Amino acid sequence: MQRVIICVDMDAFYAQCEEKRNPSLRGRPVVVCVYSGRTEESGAVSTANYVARDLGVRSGMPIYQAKRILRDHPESVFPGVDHAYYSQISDRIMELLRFRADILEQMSVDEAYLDVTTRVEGDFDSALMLATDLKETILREEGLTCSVGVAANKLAAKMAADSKKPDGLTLVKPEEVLNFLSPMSVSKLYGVGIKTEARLRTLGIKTIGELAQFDVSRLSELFGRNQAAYLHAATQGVDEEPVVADYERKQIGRIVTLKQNTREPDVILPVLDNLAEDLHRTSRSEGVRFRSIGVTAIMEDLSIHSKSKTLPLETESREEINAVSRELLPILLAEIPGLMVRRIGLRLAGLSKISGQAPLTEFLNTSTTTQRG
DNA sequence: TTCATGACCTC
DNA sequence: CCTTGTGTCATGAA
Repeated sequence: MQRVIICVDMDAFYAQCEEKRNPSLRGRPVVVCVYSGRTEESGAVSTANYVARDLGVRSGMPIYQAKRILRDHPESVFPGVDHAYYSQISDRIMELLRFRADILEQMSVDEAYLDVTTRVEGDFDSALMLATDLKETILREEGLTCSVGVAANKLAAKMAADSKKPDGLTLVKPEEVLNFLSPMSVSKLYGVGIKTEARLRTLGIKTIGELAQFDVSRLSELFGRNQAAYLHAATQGVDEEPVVADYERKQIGRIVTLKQNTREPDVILPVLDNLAEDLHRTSRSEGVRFRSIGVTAIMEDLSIHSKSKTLPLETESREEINAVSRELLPILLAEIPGLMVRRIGLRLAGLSKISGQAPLTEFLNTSTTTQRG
């Protein structure tokens, strides 16, 4: 049967959550910020609502720049991110979606794919009704809008959802997908970022349609076999990736900005200690062990350096994390003389499920239901 | 295989 | 005084 996939993407999710918490924010520029804690206003914009976007505020922009843009709009607000709050709302939304899908794959806090093939019997018009109902349900239950794409695969559904925001609903049937994609800029293609776009532009390729016409073997020489194959398939609207319900993540990482740039291990190690505590808690709650521990430093010139170590055996020990970070940090610093550290991070990889022990979340779920306590 | 780096993702 | 934070994949060297 013809696959039918729905992509649900919440609009300016963090900003909408803040508006839900405080309805007086609606209609005003809302700029959700990640404050780095160096100075009062240092940090970056996480998410801006559409009022702020229309005035030129963008994700990733320095906060001071957003404030400059909005200096003539004193009604603007700049709340710091509150992940715990957004997660609660996200969890409830995902439950609403789960009931309406054959398979639900949650991609992030604000985005999910639904494989609805069986329940719509491969029929796109029926899927469009289901998608309409989804949007209405999320709006009714949570008061939030989202943009939705319906198509034959994840890639097309994602691009359909992206094509009309906010509060969009876009159906791209298989026979329409080439016409849908071809006039779009290559930069809209999932997996094409600023670097690839620049390289394609030097080849005279601006649209997805132009990329689709480009000689595949030449593309392979220039971009490597893998990326060329992906790009070629993508331009044809072809994507075989299945919707996967319980995706297992492969690494857990945390990175923070230091109050001041420094090279002092006495300053940096306590920070790494805190990160280790955090990662250790996360790994335990997910019921995983790890075999590789890595330290990442972002220097004052924003260059990124990392050192990692793979252990002979997997472990779940926080002390092991600390021991390895104390070992790796001096080696890392020694290789980058003269530059101060701006941000420092820690990462656990080589994750494996602890057998015989359910993850904490599952434990909580099962113990709060009446069945099987 | 391990390790380091780069590109990309999204908010 | 200056831009956050998290995770995946690909590639090339060792």
